[in-house]
Amino acid sequence: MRAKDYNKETAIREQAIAMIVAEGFHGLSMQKLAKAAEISPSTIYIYFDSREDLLNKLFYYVEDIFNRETLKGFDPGMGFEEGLWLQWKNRYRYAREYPLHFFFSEQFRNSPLIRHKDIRENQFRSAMQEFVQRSEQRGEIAELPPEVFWSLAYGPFYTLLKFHMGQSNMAGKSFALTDHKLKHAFRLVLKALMR
Amino acid sequence: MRAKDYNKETAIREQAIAMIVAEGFHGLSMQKLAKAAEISPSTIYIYFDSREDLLNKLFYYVEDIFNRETLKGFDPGMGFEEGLWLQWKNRYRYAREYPLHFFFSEQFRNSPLIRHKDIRENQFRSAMQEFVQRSEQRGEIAELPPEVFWSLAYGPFYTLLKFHMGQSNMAGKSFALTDHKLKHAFRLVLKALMR
DNA sequence: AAGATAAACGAATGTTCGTTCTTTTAAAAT
DNA sequence: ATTTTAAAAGAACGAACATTCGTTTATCTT
Repeated sequence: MRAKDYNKETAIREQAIAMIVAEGFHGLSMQKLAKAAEISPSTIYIYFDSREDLLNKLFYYVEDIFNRETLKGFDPGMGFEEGLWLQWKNRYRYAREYPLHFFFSEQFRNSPLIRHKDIRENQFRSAMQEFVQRSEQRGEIAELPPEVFWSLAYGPFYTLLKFHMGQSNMAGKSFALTDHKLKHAFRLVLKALMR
Repeated sequence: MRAKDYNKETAIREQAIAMIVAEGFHGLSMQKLAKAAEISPSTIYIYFDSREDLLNKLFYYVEDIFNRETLKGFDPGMGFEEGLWLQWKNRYRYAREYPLHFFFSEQFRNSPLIRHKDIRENQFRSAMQEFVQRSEQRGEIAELPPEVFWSLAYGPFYTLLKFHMGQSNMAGKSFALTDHKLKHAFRLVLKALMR
């Protein structure tokens, strides 16, 4: 029998992500996707059950890479300053290594549809929670309502990152996000959070 | 001659916004919109040139209300703490008074398409810029690269707001954003920004 | 080399899309 | 009261949509 060509599956995935980033995910048409991946429309359905299945799998695929990249070198037992800075650096590196993935995720973050339901990122979430909890117990940071903590710890980071990645821009100017600026913002966040 | 029924125009607008918030803006179909507004599809084209024209006008419409609401009681000459807090309060009130508008805007903020080009919010922008500039000159806050300032001043606010509005949620729990929590976050932001 | 099997194809399905055409209707102007 | 005008309607357009069907093709097993 003829074997599956898994290069085709990745080709489909990559092209789909690129297409969604370029035209919005409403602009993902199966027929255009087939054309971009240089295959027949029906071939897509060998690898994915449906358009919806494809979208879901894209989502999980992107999320898995994000989780893996973000946890690199991370240990929930780290000191707060070191740990949070590593998170910033990891997420920054991720956004630069996988810019299409980053835009893809941002597009869905405020979108009504796709799976705002399940939380299968248990390992990831619990690592993050443990890290914060331990930092609190050590007395490095004040005990805050979790959403207040998160807004402070990552809100500025993502706002800054989105400026940089040029999805938003202020008055037409695009901003180069230097490591220096990132560190600058980080120090201010620390100033807000640390006892 | 027969007069235009401008109730119809607003009906179209309201239904369109509701539809976009509910199903994503790819889900705005002219025929479904017509059905929802209880008019004929062709009637929409009396008030709007095309689907794209409708989307653009929706965008400007929402933006105008946002600008107006956000500038209420605001004066660029205000002290930094008072002025920024007023901005937070105004934006919070806006999001609660016009939740559909808020979701609508959030949906477009990370979307590739619509008008990431023009800046017609000149009056609004310049008021904000002047406010920050004066605060710096008065020595209330450190001079920061503008995007670093903005990430700190509003990043936490919007992150918090989105938690509250339930577009995102952490581990299935939804968070009630009390005035107390808002103020709490604000104090931390101040701690980061003020000299 | 022959047969089996599933990958891959391209055409075709029925549906929905945005938009336009033609006709009817209501209200303002005479 | 009649004429005029544009609003409003609803059917109809071709194009694009997600998906499926029947056939062909490539590769593995024997």
